[in-house]
Amino acid sequence: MRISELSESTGVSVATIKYYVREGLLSPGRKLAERLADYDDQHVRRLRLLRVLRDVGAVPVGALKALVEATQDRRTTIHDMFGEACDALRVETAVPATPDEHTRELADRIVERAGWDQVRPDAPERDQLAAIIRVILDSGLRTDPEGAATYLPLVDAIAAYEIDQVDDSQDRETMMEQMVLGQVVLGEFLLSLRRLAHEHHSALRFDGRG
Amino acid sequence: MRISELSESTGVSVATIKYYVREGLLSPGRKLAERLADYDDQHVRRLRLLRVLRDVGAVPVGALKALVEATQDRRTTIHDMFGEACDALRVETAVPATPDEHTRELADRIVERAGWDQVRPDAPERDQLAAIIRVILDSGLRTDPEGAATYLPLVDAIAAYEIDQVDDSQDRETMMEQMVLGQVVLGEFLLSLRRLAHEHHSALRFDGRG
DNA sequence: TAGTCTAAGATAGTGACGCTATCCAGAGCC
DNA sequence: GGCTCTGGATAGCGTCACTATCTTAGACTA
Repeated sequence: MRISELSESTGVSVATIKYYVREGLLSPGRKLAERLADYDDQHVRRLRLLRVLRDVGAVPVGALKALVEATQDRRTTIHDMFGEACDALRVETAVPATPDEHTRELADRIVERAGWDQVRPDAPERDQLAAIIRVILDSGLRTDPEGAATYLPLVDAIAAYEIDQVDDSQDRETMMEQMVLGQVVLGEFLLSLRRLAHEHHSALRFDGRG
Repeated sequence: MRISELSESTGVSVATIKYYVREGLLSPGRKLAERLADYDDQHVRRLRLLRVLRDVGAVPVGALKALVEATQDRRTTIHDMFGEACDALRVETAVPATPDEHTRELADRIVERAGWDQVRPDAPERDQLAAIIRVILDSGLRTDPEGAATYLPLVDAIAAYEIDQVDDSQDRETMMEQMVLGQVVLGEFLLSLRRLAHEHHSALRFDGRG
């Protein structure tokens, strides 16, 4: 398949495909001649995945690159690959990257209470959680992070369901794809449902009372 | 309070404050003289809120403006204000804004099944949900949107808890602030917890099995 | 009261990001 | 033989969220 066909069958412009190749998001086509290369179904598939992640999840190109690199490491387990993928997808918030002792301790306590004993002690996500807790404490929200125990079984059930959806009869690449898509697309799905639920509960509580 | 003091007590640069005033995110100070204005605690508070929304939620400046405008409309109920706020905060995904009949129907069915009968029939979030369902169907995820009934009670519980946290003994502005912060900051909190839970469940299922 | 400082307001510039457009030289097709 | 298309390189563009500079009037300081 030539680059123009790849472009047509994915809806991504030739210029953008070249850009993605340059950035290492997509491997160059198999070289047939000095000025001719061949692209295959893997390229179509990868390109479709990249577009979904960008269009739905607004994943930055740099994170996509890290994701691709994580996928290509054939030595690691699926779990380690997924761990790297999650690190890549973790949104960088502009809050202090090194949280204070107290909030970090709160974060660790939450993880412990949830029973997530498989989470690495040095997982960057723990600091991320601590940073968010810091903001919750500072910002006049009444929500008590410790009291957020309410969330834990619910979130646990959601995540367990999502991991359960992955089809382990497939190859590594497909499984990674499913996990990453799950992380991003189902994350948006979840947030969308939550906004709808907010509207419903907000109406029940506040409608007509000013 | 002068602009330099406002800057110091919020950590936002004078140039940025001026920019926010220009963009209508922040009201100009009370004019004392041709070249002198006075800023008060409301400005400090507003500015802190804006920074949290941007730093944690990456809310675009345009959305912040819509949010401010929603807050300032004194005629509407809290619920209507919140509805406008949610519309402003809804992330624009680059997926077809006008989904096909089928996915829209799926979306409506989900809302109905969840029992969210207070959601306006013309809520833009319904189309947003439909667009995400379209992507799920197209992208090789095994998750069946209809089968996502699993999610509904969980999401409902989360949203109900969050709306319940709002302190209705406060004034309109404070309540709006709590709802918007809840939407954004607790949304990040939720996603962070979910990522941790993913790591845990991914380890249980895949660790050591390649 | 002279001199310095700071304010508000206007306008222009910056840097990151994600493309997009142009150019080039060679190969393929008709 | 002329047109199209290719991969590769490089430069440009549009948006976003600031940031910096300039001007001038008023405020404070000695």
